[in-house]
Amino acid sequence: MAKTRLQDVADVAGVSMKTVSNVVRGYEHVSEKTRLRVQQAIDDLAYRPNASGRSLATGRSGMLALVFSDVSIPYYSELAHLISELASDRGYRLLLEQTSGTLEGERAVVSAAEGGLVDGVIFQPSLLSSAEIAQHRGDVPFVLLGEGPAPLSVDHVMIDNIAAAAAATSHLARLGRRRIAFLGHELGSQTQTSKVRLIGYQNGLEQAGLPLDLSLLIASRSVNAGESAQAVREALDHGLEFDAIVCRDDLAAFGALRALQERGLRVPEDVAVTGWDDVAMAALVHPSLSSIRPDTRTLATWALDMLEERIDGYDGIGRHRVADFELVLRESAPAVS
Amino acid sequence: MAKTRLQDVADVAGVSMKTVSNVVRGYEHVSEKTRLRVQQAIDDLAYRPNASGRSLATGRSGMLALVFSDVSIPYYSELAHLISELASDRGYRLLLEQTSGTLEGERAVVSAAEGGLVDGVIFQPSLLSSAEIAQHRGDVPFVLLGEGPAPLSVDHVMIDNIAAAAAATSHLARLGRRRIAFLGHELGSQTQTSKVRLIGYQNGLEQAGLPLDLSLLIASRSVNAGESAQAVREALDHGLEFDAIVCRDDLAAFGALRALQERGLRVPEDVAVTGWDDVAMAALVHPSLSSIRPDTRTLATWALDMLEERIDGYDGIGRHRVADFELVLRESAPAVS
DNA sequence: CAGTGAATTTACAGCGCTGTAAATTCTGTG
DNA sequence: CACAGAATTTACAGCGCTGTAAATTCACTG
Repeated sequence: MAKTRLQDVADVAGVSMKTVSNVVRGYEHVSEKTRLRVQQAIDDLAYRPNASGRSLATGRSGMLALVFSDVSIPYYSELAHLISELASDRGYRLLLEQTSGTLEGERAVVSAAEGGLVDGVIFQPSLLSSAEIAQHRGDVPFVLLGEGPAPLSVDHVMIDNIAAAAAATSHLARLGRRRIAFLGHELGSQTQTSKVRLIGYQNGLEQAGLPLDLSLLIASRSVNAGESAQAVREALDHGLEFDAIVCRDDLAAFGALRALQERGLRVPEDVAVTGWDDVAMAALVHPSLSSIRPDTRTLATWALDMLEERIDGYDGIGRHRVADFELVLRESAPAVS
Repeated sequence: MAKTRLQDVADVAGVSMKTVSNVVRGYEHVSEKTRLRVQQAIDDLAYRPNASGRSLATGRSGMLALVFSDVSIPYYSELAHLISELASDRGYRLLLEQTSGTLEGERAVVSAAEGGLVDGVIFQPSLLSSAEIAQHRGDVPFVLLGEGPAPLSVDHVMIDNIAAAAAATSHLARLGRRRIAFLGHELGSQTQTSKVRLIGYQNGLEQAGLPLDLSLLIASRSVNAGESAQAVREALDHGLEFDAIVCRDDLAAFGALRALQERGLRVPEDVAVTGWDDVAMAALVHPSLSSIRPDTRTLATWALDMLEERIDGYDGIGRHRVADFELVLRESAPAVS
């Protein structure tokens, strides 16, 4: 049995193809009588509209691409969950694209080999430079997420990373910590994320009147929990002394907690720790993790708003919006008593 | 500037549309000379093939849907990561669909409103019954993942949940534990997942010659870490005594670890714990979590194999394949010494 | 019941691409 | 250099749908 098409339904219902199309899409100016008859035919034939045909005719696919390095990273998976839901509310489906955090992967996305597949792209770059992103042939509506470089021509949403890192750092200072380490940036060249968070950390130290001690910057061979844990172990074994750690992200913080516990250090008594992203696990580990919570719902909503505006034809300069964050205090770096 | 189409390239290169199409798709019988000329034109015009046009003509979209309740659940996000990569290797993109773990959500997927969008579906149902899945109009190739009901007409891959739960349970028994609890199944009606794992737990007790004590079944108001932690707290506060817990999944186990630590119980000395799924965090928490590790790579590979076979026309009965699992031993329930 | 404007329905022409089968060009041979 | 057979290229139709504009029907009014 061949697939039923619009024409088949039209034949059965005794109307034109276009009328069936109108019924399917809920066009309002269809008489009740014909609507019923057509609907009957649709049900009888179990008609399912063909997505490709529709998008070819309308020029829209109803799909958005969400691009980042790796969904298995908790922050991204939680972001994907949220954006998928919000997009779904607006009638869009979500195509997932992973770049593996490689330059080639990100380039591939930006130079989008196929057109017409998605109506828009939400992209959180890890490595790509502002310049390269700007070169992006402006065919597909595009929104950037995150702290990375922000070319003028492209819409961009973020939180104030510098302020957030400073907030975490000065909170630790207010807890009386004097040797506050930073954990989890790359060993070699820094991602934009690490850069801005390090700047904020430095600002926080300044505000608290603490000196910047470069030996307190604990880099990690790669940005993940395992390597971060290893980096902390090595730092401790080399005799580095600190009483607090500002972590680049929650994964680094989980690694830090693990390493500290292995070495018999108590959190927060001996070392206080803050994370970043406030992923679900942050509240579940023991001790629970204080963390910077970006207002992801607002970020996602703005991103979708901007994308829809571009899809609807807006073609002006890039908009940049900054969402709120909050330092959520839990056991690993509690409120000042 | 209107988007460049195949015809535009053809005009510039002075060949037919079909030849351009052949070049774009790497068809082998194209002379080197024309290929070069066409490629030049493609580059000059920055031509990008239109996905909708192509899929309309070929009847294939090059996309697969991956469907489960919620990407933000670590097991699913890790699965999505893996499947996305494997699918990408085979030239497919991945469409993410979340059902929120609701019956309506799952029904919506099975009765797929739109045709032609994806070439196949990988579906991990949480609630849907075998009967309902079987009713699925067999238009789109379909593979089921997980321990759920498995209608004969549909392909299905899984691990042996009963054996795995039994393995975890008897490992705890071998550690000398005598009051082994089960944590994390639903309070009311059980999902298939909980059912089979409970059966395996029971088998494991039997093998070890331990009695089944219903009071050791610690249900959770909802299947997540927070509620699981709460359930364990309440159980402890009501004086329930146990020296080991088999958890329905890693999230429940994280909840359990948290609750036990809050109440001052040592893991594994006082209570040994096993999880299920071996998500990345299992190795990072303190103490690290022993967990059932399903061979997800094999699961995913088989699922894609079967899907591709169906896409290529196979129309026989459903195949059912069972992949391996492994009980990974870590601190929370170490190897027998 | 003709006449009017509004509501409903229709015919038609593509959207951009590829499969088919036929046309053309090329290659090597005698 | 003619010719068969292979290699390359092309014309054409149509995948399933919707936008447009025109055609038809409807509901009232006078």
